[in-house]
Amino acid sequence: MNDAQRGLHLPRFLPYRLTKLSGMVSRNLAGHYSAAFDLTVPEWRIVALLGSRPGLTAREIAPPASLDKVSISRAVERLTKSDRLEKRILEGDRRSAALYLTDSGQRMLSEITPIAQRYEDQLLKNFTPEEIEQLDDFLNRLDAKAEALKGSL
Amino acid sequence: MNDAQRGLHLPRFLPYRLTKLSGMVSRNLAGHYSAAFDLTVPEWRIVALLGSRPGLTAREIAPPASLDKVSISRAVERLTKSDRLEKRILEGDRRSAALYLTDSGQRMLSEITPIAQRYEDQLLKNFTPEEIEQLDDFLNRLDAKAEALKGSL
DNA sequence: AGAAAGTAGTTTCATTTGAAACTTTAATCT
DNA sequence: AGATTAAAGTTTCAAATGAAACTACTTTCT
Repeated sequence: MNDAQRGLHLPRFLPYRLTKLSGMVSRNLAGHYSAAFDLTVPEWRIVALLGSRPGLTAREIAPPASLDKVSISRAVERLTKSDRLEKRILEGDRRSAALYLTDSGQRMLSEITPIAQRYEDQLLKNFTPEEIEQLDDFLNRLDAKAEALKGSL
Repeated sequence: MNDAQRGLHLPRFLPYRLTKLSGMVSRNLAGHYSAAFDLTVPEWRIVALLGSRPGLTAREIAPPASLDKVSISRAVERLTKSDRLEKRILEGDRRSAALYLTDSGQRMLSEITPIAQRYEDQLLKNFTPEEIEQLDDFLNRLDAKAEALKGSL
């Protein structure tokens, strides 16, 4: 009896494993910051991005954060209301606004960053530097391949 | 200026990369079966599991499918209504039921399995067997570590 | 210039999700 | 046995999500 007849072995099926792992990791990490800072995942990504690339607009944030414009709009609204983030309407195009962390946002980021780093470090604690490099390469290749397979229905 | 002050580099942050990858892969794969068979992810997992382990109860499905009982209840209801799955109340305990694929469910599984396999194969097309083994090991270790870190808030 | 088409971001609405409460049956305690 | 506690699934309710419609502004076309 082959796989097609018996069904496939779920616990070894790559998409299942990736979903399960990413879910655990996200919930874990969220447990570290969402309670303490009241941040959602999209909000955290936006803050992290603006930390290294201040002044991005909502549209520019979408690709590097892998977020759609609805999520961004909502996240930005909450972050603005909680005074983590400031919007500056662009002179050249009044539809969009450059986004900047406020001092409070900066402070929050510098508190969360080490927590996030520490969590990542713990995940990779028993990986050698060579293995980390290897993993990095694997993830890049899988990402590129998944991207390439997008259209092929 | 260190990472904590500048923020961390999102595109290289492991949790972000895992979420992004798993999201792409899931959407991709769902595109291959959800349209054709009207299956959600929980439904697909349950069908796949029952293919190799017929007669499981809802409770027994939860851990190996990484699903909560609410998702299972809803998925089972839909699968039963669409005649993919049959519930047999347990003699010994009338609260729960053993679940079995119907002939129609079996047929569906044997149609989807090769599609899922093919997608996984394509993802891993340019991985050597050694690399696949390596990746397998990495995922196991990350999974175990993430599991272990669950409590440590 | 004025009309038509396009873009940035927001809002609406319908669906998905999950935690908590609930129902039914089973096991344990007195 | 009768009462209490626990377990399997289901239902309810509120929050999260995302596609589609919408608003405000900008660019392109004639």
